[in-house]
Amino acid sequence: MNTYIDKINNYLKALDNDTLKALESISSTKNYKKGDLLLKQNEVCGRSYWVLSGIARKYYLNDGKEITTELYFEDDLAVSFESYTLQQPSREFIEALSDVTVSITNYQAFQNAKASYPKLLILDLMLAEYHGIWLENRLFQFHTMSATERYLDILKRSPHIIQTIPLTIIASYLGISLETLSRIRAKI
Amino acid sequence: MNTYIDKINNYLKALDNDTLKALESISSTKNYKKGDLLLKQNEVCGRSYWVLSGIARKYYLNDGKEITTELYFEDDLAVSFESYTLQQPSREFIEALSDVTVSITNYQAFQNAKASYPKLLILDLMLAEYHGIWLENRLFQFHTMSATERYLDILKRSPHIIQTIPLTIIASYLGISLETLSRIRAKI
DNA sequence: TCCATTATTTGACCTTGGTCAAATGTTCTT
DNA sequence: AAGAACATTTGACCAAGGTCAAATAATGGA
Repeated sequence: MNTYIDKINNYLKALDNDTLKALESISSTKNYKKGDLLLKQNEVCGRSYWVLSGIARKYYLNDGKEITTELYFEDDLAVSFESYTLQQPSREFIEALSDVTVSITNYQAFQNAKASYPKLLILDLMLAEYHGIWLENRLFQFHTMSATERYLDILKRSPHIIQTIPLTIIASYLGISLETLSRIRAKI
Repeated sequence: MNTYIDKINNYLKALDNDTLKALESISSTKNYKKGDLLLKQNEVCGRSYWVLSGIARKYYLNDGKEITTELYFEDDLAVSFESYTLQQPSREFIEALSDVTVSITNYQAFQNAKASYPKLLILDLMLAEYHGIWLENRLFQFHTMSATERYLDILKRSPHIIQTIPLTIIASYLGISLETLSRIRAKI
């Protein structure tokens, strides 16, 4: 299941020194505290966040309710994809669910670097492809699985999510109400 | 709404002659008849299909039922994304819904061409980004809109879909049963 | 044109999951 | 340790959409 992420990591490891240096030179490490917003709605997502430690999530508001669209753990890349890609205001927030440390890369600096270091362009493509595949699978799950099945799937595939994240957030990530999730948990 | 597609088209138009020639040299035109399968489940999606005329769709089977995941019209690029990207067996079919003419590009030939013509790499990235954005919006719709709202949205945004495609297919594309779609249509 | 086939509609009933409200548990402060 | 604030569970009821079955269109051949 992680094959493509592995491929990207291998690609990163195999990058030549110059390219890696260029990438490092436009990145910087930063800490956020639990509850901090790395990106707010209506801001343009002008940087990508590579999670070094901690947990974060992306969500939007739908008549007052927070709908979680993605959860980020170590080595995940947090970005509001449409906002980042088109450099237009984001409908999503990115929030630290614990204290987190991230490596931040500026969008424009990365665009510039891609021109000089073509391997970064390939990396960019790989990340976009990975995200597309991830999205297709998420869509597939919503089409083919019931709420219970989706919960069991996450429980099997990513138990750390269930253990570390409040149920309200998990419920919205699964696309169900908090009460329904609680009832699903009540029976096995 | 079409801004990114426009951007891609402009990019294509602005491609230098050498790159365009290279792209043409690895592409060929082909006709399919209504009902033909351009890609079958379990096949590796080894080529991309640029629709020149006609209509096609992508779908998979979920306990015997066909779930339509994408509809293709003129100037759309038909591809089973995960299968194409990872060159692994597809869970989806691609089917001609009318007689269609497509421009076919071989996966491996395109990969090779990207090495010689870096602008094709940028094109590849743009297509992946476009697909990702499209997927995010589709997911957003499923999360925030009722069946009726999704139908009205498609009716407003893409009336040609409603006019030309059988309701069974539209229903599965909207993620609802044929009967529910029929009832939605009954009341305005 | 007439039949066979396929599309669409309609009815009756059921299931999943949502909503509102209240009851418990937990945690973090001070 | 006592609250305040938040997290989770439970109950009662509701609504959207699904399923199964049958009735009507609509369409393409021979």
